[in-house]
Amino acid sequence: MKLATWNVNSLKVRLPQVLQWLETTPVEVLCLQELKMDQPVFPIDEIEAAGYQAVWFGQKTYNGVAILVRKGLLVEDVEYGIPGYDDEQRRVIAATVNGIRVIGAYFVNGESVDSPKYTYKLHWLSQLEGYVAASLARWPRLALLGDYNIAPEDRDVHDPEGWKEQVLCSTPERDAFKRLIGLGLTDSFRIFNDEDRQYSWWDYRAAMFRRNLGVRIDHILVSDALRPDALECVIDKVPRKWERPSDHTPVVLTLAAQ
DNA sequence: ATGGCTGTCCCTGACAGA
Repeated sequence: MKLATWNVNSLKVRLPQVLQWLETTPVEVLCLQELKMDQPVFPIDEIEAAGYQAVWFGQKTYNGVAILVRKGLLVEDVEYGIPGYDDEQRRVIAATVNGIRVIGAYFVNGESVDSPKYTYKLHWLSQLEGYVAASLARWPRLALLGDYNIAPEDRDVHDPEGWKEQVLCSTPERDAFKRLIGLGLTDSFRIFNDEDRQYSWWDYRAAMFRRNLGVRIDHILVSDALRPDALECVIDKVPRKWERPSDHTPVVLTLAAQ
């Protein structure tokens, strides 16, 4: 069973690429972020025609998340947003797929450490932490996938000195990431890959992708109960090379579990 | 190189992304 995450930066623009990618990489679960589309216009017909079911939490212009699941798999207990947290921004969706709790999240960017958006980011992270803790208690086999907008370590950044204590890399953000790990989660990519210069996002500008100057901010965390099933986690750079790409590229986790 | 690029909206420039 494969689980993947991809910030598509507009599903309207990227739908053909999502469908093309699924043809060659028919994952069982695909979490999407930054749909940038309102709830009613989600392209469910095209997605169903491609052999997938979906749940989504859309929003006009910004944010928006979805979980695509191959037809035939059991989808249960869908949650939209973080229960009890009245957040106007639609960033979280969760569902249980064949017994595995899948949380797809588009973490707050934060803009810069002196921005009100950064304050919101830290608050949002504390809300997410509580939600993940409660989810783990109910569903021990859990994966948290998404665009974290956090580079966990200096080796996840092309220019650690330039990014030092900047947004995505600041100590409070990295501490929040570590608190998620402390709940009993593991960064699945680092189980299998110890290399530096492994990125999931590259700025559109200044040929950053061609020069491999990026950051690793898209992650798949697996719970202690799920971790023994993890077989592989890879960053698929192929869609980033396509015409008119998202600035993020997919991350794919392979599980032994059905 | 403090700029560069991309997407959305009703707006042809501003905002947001990371």
